[in-house]
Amino acid sequence: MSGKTRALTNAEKNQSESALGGARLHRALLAWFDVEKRPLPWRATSDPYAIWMSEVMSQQTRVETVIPYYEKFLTAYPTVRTLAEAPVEDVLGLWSGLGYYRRARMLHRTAQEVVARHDGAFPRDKAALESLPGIGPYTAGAVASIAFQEPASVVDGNVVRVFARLFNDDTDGRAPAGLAHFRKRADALVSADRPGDWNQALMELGATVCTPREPRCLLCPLATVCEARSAGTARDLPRLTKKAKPVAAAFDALVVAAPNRVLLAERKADGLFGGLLEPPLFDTAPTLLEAAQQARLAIGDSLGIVQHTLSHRKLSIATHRAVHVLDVMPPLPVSGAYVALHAVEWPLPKDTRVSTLARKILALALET
DNA sequence: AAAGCGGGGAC
DNA sequence: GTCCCAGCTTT
Repeated sequence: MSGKTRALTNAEKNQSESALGGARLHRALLAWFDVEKRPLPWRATSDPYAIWMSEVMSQQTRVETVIPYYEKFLTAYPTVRTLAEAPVEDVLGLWSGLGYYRRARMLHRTAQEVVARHDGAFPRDKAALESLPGIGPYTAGAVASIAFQEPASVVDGNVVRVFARLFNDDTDGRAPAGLAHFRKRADALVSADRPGDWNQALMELGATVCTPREPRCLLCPLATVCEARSAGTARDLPRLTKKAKPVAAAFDALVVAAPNRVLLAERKADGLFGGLLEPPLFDTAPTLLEAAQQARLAIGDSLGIVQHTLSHRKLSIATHRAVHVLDVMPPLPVSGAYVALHAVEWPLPKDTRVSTLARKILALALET
């Protein structure tokens, strides 16, 4: 209540200051960025395709995690055309382990659209970029500003945190309305001269100095003008509504093995782990037993429970093993979540399209 | 507005 | 264990 009133007051005050304070802010932050920026691989290119690739991979994912995937993809698919022409199965395989697999499917679709509808050249403005699959307000602003020097703003988790502290603004940074509020702040402050560097500098500051738990204010180029620092509220900002806790769910996995192969089920293209391969999961033990009986598979006791937590589910997978020649596919009745069964080489070929969860299940069943 | 959608690093 | 990360899409 009182917090909201205070936030609005700050917002109004800062808008009146921004015309005067903007230039100083830009000088201080950009000078810091010029010296302190990390040498990330996508900072050595101006290719919109490469910039876009790095931004999609970076959605909800730490920069250090992204780097090896970025290198792999640029080597395998150096141009948007090579990506567009690749089988989506291969794209999912290179993406294996990075998570949020819908991003890979949309990456592929967008590459095909850019080739088919834009003759292989990315749209140069934020609005047109935002109409492509998997490109929302953040990614469109990032590509437009970094690759095309459009004075478009970006708001990610870092920018919310930096602005919330800089302006001592306790607007909820996770609610849609709060995000819109911070986008207005970002629009008002984006640099006309160096929009791409300005956006990256805000994010770099959030990632390396203005960190969530213990901000390193002594190293901050904006400490002298930071309102949360003078108010002593930096550690309590930004205000973020709690996320729902992952819900527990249990399944039984069946690993059917031959000497050099393993049976994997292909999930339908959309939804959880869409398009990936995995040992078939059954929603209850009786379902597993009945399926095994129909396929004339003798299954042993559970080898153990694989625990795997996603953003919205806390999974417990009781893992079982059976042996079959796999020269002919056993008639295993699986759930509607699967569209096909495959006998896959074991150990798995490099870049097989499986989740980290599937790798955990296979490791328990076949490497112990 | 809320939920679905991965995995891992930092504390 | 908790938090959250260079978010987007669907309901």
